[in-house]
Parts: sequence; C-alpha cells; structure tokens
Amino acid sequence: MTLLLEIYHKLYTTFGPQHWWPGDSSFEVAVGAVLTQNTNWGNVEKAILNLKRKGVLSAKALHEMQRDDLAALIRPAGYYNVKAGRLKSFIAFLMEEAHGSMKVLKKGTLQELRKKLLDVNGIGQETADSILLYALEKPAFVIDAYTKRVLSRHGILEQERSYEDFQELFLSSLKREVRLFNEYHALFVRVGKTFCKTRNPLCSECPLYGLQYTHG
DNA sequence: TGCCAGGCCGGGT
DNA sequence: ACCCGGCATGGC
Repeated sequence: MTLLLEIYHKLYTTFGPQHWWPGDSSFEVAVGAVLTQNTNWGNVEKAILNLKRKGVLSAKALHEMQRDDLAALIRPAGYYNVKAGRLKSFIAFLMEEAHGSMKVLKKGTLQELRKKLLDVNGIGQETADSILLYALEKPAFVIDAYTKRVLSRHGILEQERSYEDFQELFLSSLKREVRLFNEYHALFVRVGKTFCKTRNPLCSECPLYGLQYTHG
C-alpha cells in the first residue's frame, strides 16, 4: 500500500466519514468555497444564513444585487468587500458560461472547467479545486493550509513546496475518485483542526504520529 | 487579549 | 519567478 493511501486509512479509521461539503445545493457549496477563503467556517455559515433569510441565495438574485448590498449581507465572513466582488465575478462567469446553472456548468470537463475557473478574479487554485470537487463532483484534489501543514510536519513534503507539488503527490498515487478525494481532504481539515494547530509542534496524539520522519 | 481561521490579488523586485 | 501588504469578522 502506498504512503498516501495508508495515511487515508489511518485518518478514516480515527475520524470516520466527514460528510463534506455542508450545503443544500451545489450553488451554495460554490458560494461557501469563496466565502471560506482564509476564514473560519462558522463565520461563513452566518453569512450564508443571511443570504438564505433574504431569499437571495441564487445566481439570479445575487447577479442582480448591488455589490455593496451583498457585502453587507456577507459581513460575518470577513473581507466582505473583497468577497462580494469575488462572488459577483464568479456569478458573472456562471451566467455567461452556463446561464447561471451549476447543473449546466457541470457538463464541462475537469481540465476545461479548472482553467476557466482560474481565470475568474478571486478564484485561485484551492477555491477552483473546492468548487470542482465539492460542487461539480469532479476528481480535483484540494490542497489547503491544513494539508500542507500536516504533511510537512510528518516529513512528507516541505511546507514551502508549491500547490502543484502537493497536488501531484495525491494525483500520482491515488485512484481519481470523487468520493475518495472528497473524504480525504475533509479528513485533513479534521486532523489539522484537532491535532495540528499552527502553534503546536508535532503532537503524539495525532493518528499519524510516528508515520515517517525524513527530517526534523 | 492577541492569534487564528478550509486564500487571493496587485504591485514591486 | 517569488515576496509582501492588504483585506476583516468572530471565537477562543
């Protein structure tokens, strides 16, 4: 068994299924992906709840809304002016590309959609992959701060390495399945939150403790 | 109370 | 090709 698969099994055994991504629709998932940029998920939930209460959690409604009005609603998510612009950029793309329909957008291929998403202002690699995986159900492996931190703390790949380097690690050794990629990334967030906080050094409580030490 | 949270952009070197 | 400042709220 490969190292990456072994890590997956250890995490899954410890934490069980994570049931990601929280959201009632693929559109909501995509909105959440933008709002959660460098932001606590709890704050994102408050922002999304505001949109739901106003009845504007749809491409059409948000497309027609003024940027500043949207900003006021998503205020709890932080960076609200920036994120209001980013949401409107994404929605303008969705309207242009798929008449505002996530279902229509889903018809594209992973590579084609990834390239187009990266051209949208405010969508970088992690957000693009999150939308691809969790909203559009394409096998894109999401690399985030937790993934990098957990892997680097266990001596598998240095934190300074690029997004592509980390992603290649997974793509080259795992079967490209949505179900696996979904659960795996969610498990990294889980283990990161539980045992791998920014401040804490490598901790012996972690299910991955003692896995592999190539340095440190 | 300061630090942190499921990044990204634009300008500078 | 990197490096950095800016963007902001809420919870512990």
